[in-house]
Amino acid sequence: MGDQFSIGALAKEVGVKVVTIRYYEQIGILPSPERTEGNYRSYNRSHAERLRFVRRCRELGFPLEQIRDLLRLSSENAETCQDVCAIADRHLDSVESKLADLKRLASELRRIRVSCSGKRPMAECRIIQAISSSS
Amino acid sequence: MGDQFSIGALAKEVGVKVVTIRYYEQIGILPSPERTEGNYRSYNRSHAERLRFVRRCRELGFPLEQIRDLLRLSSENAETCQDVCAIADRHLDSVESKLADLKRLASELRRIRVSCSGKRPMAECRIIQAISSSS
DNA sequence: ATAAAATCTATAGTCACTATAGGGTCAAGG
DNA sequence: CCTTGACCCTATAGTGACTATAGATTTTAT
Repeated sequence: MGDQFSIGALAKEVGVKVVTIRYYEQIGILPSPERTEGNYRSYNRSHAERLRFVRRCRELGFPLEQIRDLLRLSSENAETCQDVCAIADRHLDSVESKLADLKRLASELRRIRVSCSGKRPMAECRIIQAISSSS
Repeated sequence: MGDQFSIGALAKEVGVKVVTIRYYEQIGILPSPERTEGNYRSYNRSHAERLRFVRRCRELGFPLEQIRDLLRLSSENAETCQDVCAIADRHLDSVESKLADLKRLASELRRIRVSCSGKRPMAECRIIQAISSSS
């Protein structure tokens, strides 16, 4: 692999699917790369870096809109990084809130699940009863 | 409210939005109710019960496909409720797995977040650095 | 009688992809 | 030179569970 590579090579190197890379280009997360004579996309190391950043953000659960902002901010050389931290705060809040919801949900589901053996006749199934009667 | 009521009344009573009720009817989760002379949907208590069951399942995070199965099973009077329990098991597994993922994610985000004060120049932002350098 | 609220249908948008169809390009082997 | 297969291209539709919008009709309240 030289200093220009195909979409497949980029995908493999960064660990993002080919279709996803095209999708990111379409919605403006990644810039349109140059094309070869045969109209193939041709990428370089800076594309790979940017895509790696995006992939990492996605692994951290950032929505693409926030990733767009992070990309912009990180290239702007501002005096402080408070805007970046604000985005991280916002995302962390949303994750903590989802986590709390999911914990409640899991514990309620566990409670309901253990209440039934699976060997009752349907009319006595504790799971169905729990769903039917609560709140 | 007598023994027949409008979609708005049903929505209010059960706590599900009007548009959602129509959507559930469209995809076959709820049966098509009778219509009034003016073509308005007319519901009764059995519709309300079924909808409450669906709402409760949704609160518990069951996907609509599984809710479809739960509705069918619960009306079939089978000898055992093992199929119901199997669905609950499957859903609980998926919730536990999401919960584990989200816990990992939250702790990584917290770690990254506290590493930066928000007062550094952008080039030194620990958050950007963390995203850029890891894995 | 009229105005406001509720209802109707149909269609498009959300998020972040994934899948499909129907092609074009390129490197290797026979 | 030809073909096979891997790779690439575009455009469009589908996913889940709704939400939003537009435009028409019906009912309810004043």
